[in-house]
Amino acid sequence: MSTIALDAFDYAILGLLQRDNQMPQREIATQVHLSAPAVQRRIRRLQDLGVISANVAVLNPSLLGLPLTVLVSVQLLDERPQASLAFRARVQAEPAVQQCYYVTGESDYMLVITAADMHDYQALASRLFAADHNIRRYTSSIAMERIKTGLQLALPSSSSHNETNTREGIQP
Amino acid sequence: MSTIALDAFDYAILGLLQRDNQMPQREIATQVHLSAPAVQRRIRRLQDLGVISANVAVLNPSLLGLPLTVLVSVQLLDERPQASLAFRARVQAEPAVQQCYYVTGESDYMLVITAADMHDYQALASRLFAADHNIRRYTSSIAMERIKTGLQLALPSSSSHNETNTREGIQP
DNA sequence: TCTGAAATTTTACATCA
DNA sequence: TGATGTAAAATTTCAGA
Repeated sequence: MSTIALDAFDYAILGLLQRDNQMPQREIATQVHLSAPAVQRRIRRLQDLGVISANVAVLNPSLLGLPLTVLVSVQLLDERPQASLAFRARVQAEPAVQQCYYVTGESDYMLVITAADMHDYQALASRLFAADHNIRRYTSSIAMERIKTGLQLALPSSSSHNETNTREGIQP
Repeated sequence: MSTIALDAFDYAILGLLQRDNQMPQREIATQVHLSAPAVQRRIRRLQDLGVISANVAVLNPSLLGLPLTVLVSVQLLDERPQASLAFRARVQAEPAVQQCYYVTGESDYMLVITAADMHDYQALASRLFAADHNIRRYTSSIAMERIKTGLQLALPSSSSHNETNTREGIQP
């Protein structure tokens, strides 16, 4: 429950790493006005704290034969958490499901799915939704354009936004 | 327009890199049964082709004081592409907007937004939506739980799924 | 594919606040 | 005590043959 204290150096480093985590520490060091070992120690700490949760290569879906992005909203019959455990497990196990949120409002789940084509998606949808007796209905929207994709977060003192923002990191 | 040909080695390498792109090439080499220089050549090629579009650190929103994820569906008045250029520009410029898709169906845009709290989100929403005269309505859903997040793609011969899938990469 | 050179990451240690 | 910077050691990446 201890509050994580991050300073401007940490935010600056995070801002660079979430754009390109292969930038040499030496270059990061010069950009944030610190020495390379200091940068190294901070990065390790941020990883240990879980602030940096992963280091990954971002792949281009179209070039990998997965040009179709589908957004699906799902409504359940029985909204009690226990009733949708099976559904969640299936979602977790299915690599085509990139993202899944449990949301308030009219629908219960929102999913982002990647597929090769409509035939592929239909097979996936029937496997994922149609077979589930606890699913009242699901609505598929085809993404005609990906205006913005990524997981980049808005950090306090990077990229000239949020100048007056002094919020603190908090507990898990 | 030339078709990109990727073989099982490429997929195996991509499968590893999209989990952890800091794994040494030497270790990748042993895992995919190739020599380290061969792995290096392939990674460079995949980057040049754009199959690997970025190498990034994934940050934990909650630990950075952004525990709120909001999914927003937006409906426009004038659906002609030209009419929403200003909206798109604002979305691109706003770091709180993580993702934005132009979709078919009832709503026109779907956004994934990260915020510190409801107050923050309301300020953002009024700046992003309320001020826009071309927006008919927007519906916000709070993500109570992030079941699955990430951009990991399902690759042909990795992680024991899609055994019978032999699709090919295609043009940009 | 293998070997050596260049670069980077990592450690050790002295210094400052 | 905790964090930083300098310098040296260990890996890793990269370019030859």
